[in-house]
Amino acid sequence: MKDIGGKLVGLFKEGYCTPQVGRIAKKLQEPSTTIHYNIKKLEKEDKIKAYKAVFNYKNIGEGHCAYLLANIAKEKYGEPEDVAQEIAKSSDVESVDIITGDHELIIKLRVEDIDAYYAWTKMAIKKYGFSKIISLTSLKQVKTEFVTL
Amino acid sequence: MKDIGGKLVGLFKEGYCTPQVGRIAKKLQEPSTTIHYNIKKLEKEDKIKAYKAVFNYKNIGEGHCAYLLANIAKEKYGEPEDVAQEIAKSSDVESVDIITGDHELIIKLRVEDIDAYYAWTKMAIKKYGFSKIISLTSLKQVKTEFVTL
DNA sequence: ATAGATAACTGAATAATATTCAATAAATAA
DNA sequence: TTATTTATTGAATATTATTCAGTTATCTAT
Repeated sequence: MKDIGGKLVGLFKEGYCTPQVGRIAKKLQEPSTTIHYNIKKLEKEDKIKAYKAVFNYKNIGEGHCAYLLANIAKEKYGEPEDVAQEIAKSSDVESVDIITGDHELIIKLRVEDIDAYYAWTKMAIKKYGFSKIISLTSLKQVKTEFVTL
Repeated sequence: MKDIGGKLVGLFKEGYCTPQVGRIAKKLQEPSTTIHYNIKKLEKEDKIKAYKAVFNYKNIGEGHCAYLLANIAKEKYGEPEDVAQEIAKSSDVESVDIITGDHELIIKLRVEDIDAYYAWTKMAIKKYGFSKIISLTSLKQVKTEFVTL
């Protein structure tokens, strides 16, 4: 048993995909060389960051999704931006933003279940000094990463 | 002038990409036929929804990102789920979730600037009957769609 | 308005890559 | 154990992306 599927999920979260030049050419009714040229241009202009997969998160065992609004105890744990960078490293974290309003950070989290979620927040409070946490648990994900589920 | 770039952005938001079997095979040190088999398996099991691009949103003219917490006047506009489906159709909307807490919906929005953002919310209030809106504007996007920016 | 320069487009040839197939091995069920 | 399904793999094939060179269009400065 090699668990190649699991490894693939990890790789596909951030990349390891590539555009389908031919299919796009057909769709847009343009020569594939023209499409190719324009894709390379987008990449050169730094408009495209990565090509990746979007998952049916329930089916890969990451069915529990929640948004977390939090503040950080600066004195102890450093600037929000640095903490955000640290949080971003976790593969359970889909997104991290520094925001306006009562809270400093909004984190979108994907974990297996509510237990894993509780464990994550407990860890985060300890590790990053979160306070004033508000949890918005997703009851239904209608659209994600521009893909309608 | 054909604006192929713009069309590509539209297509890449939701798909028109494909896995790089060979590169993955090299990375995981497995035969590319084995990788191919396992990818097809993930697709058959409905674990993968799409292959798509992630953008440097500033560089494609969608630099303004915000999270919107909102409620809907049910009597007039129908159930949250139906409204959410409707909202999801907009290409400015990265995600829509029905959530727990004081608000029914959280919407992640990507538009050009604060003016476009204002226009969107104004439209949404009118069209969907939003109330109790809270706007969380992203000051810095550290990670998006599992990709660190 | 026009010449010169740069950027965008394209077809034909080539290179790279994915996919199929058939055979084997491993895991699971009876 | 034995039968059955699932997973792995190499060799052959099919598909697809990429390069290149020529053309056309767009932009810039006079």
